[in-house]
Amino acid sequence: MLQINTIKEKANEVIERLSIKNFKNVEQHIKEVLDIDKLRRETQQKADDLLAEGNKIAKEVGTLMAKGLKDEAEKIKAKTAELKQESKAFLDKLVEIEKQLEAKMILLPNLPHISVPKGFHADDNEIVHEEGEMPKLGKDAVPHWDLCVKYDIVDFELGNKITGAGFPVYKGKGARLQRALINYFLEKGIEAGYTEVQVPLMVNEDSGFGTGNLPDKDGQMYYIQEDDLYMIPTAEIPVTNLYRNLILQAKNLPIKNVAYSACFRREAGSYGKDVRGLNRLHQFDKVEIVNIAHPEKSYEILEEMKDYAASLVRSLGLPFRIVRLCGGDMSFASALTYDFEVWSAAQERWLEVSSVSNFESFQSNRMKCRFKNEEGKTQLVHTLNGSAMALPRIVAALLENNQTPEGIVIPKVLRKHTGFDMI
RNA sequence: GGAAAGAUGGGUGAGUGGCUGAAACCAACAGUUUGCUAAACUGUCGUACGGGUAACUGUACCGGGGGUUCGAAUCCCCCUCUUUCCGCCA
Repeated sequence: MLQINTIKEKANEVIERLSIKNFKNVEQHIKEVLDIDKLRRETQQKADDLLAEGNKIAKEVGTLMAKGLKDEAEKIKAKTAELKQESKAFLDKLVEIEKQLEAKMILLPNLPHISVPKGFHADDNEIVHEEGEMPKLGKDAVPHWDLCVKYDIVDFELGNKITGAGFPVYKGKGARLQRALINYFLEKGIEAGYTEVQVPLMVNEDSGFGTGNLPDKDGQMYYIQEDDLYMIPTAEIPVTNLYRNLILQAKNLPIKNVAYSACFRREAGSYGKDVRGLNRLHQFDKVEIVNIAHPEKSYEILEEMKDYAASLVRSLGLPFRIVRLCGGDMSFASALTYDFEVWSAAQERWLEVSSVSNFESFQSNRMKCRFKNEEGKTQLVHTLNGSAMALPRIVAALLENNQTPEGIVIPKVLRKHTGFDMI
């Protein structure tokens, strides 16, 4: 959520930035926000004044009673009834106004960073880096879903039987490859200074709200009605919310966490080649990195995270590119997002395997995650996170790119984790 | 699932109707002193939203919501959570 003071102080800049995200009727929306806020302040002032008077009288009554002047006390008591009614009216109005303001504020997405390009679709994203050689596959090369069947490592049919489409069963070397990747990514994260955490796979509504997934992405998360819990679509939610409602010390920043988790996504509305094989699943594994950062350091840290993610893909020998998302392709909460895409040689397409974002104070404002700055003032932290990495598409690309007539070659760095070098 | 007890500031914990936004201690921060460190001493030390250039000041907040009262951390009602015991169980 944006801060009302930002809007108040820099309305024009806010309008300009929001239009990069293609937010509709920006000017009207901001004007309404400012109007409601003005009304809010006036109403609070009136309510406070009335309450102050009431408090004063209550004190006087107390003093008179203590002195035994009961009649005097009764006399001024009478005055309070009216006061009470009046202040109650303003208080009710204030609650109503605050609700209105909140409702308006919640609709505003985060302001995109100055470097975010205009645009509407993935085509408008800016390629900032491209690296690695695209492998030339032989004539017999096939997409990963065929390889999964050929080597019996991922069984989509079986998952279908047990649960449904999008819930594959990994078998034998397929299962071991998954576990190897998770271990590899976690270990790399720890080497890079991240502290590993294991977090719940279900979260409550407050957590979903804190990171901006609710109410924006309601309907994309699996929801357990009986207990009012959501299955996490990413470890970002539980990990970031670890720091909800906290005032941290500047010297403890940045806080760096890495977490492995299964992720659950309903993916309502997806179809076609996008969902074939491992391309898009309802349940998948991911290692996530989260940074809680000093506002002045957050963009420096974003670059570090980007470089770190790049080092992971590079170490696996996958050709990849990094794109800076355009305004229209960015998430609601993000200020700047880099997507990582690996080249899937048999499908001949780029697959998104990681997304690294700076949310600035958008999430921390919702979560009320603050820190004491150098002047001793409380200030919102910046939050960042990134996948490092999401497994299925990495697996898809590895299988496709590394296929040979003799089998699928496991990247060197993974071999000590898999215990085999060939599928 | 059944029963009981509880929820107070960063922590421990006092507070059962006005003198309490909240004792005390610990932690933290600033300073004084002392070769350094430590110790001792002094001071500061919750959050949010208003008003004010500022000093300062108003209001609200003692798990959440509602109520009683001139006045609520304190009394009443509802909810949530925690702990302990019993039951069940990886």
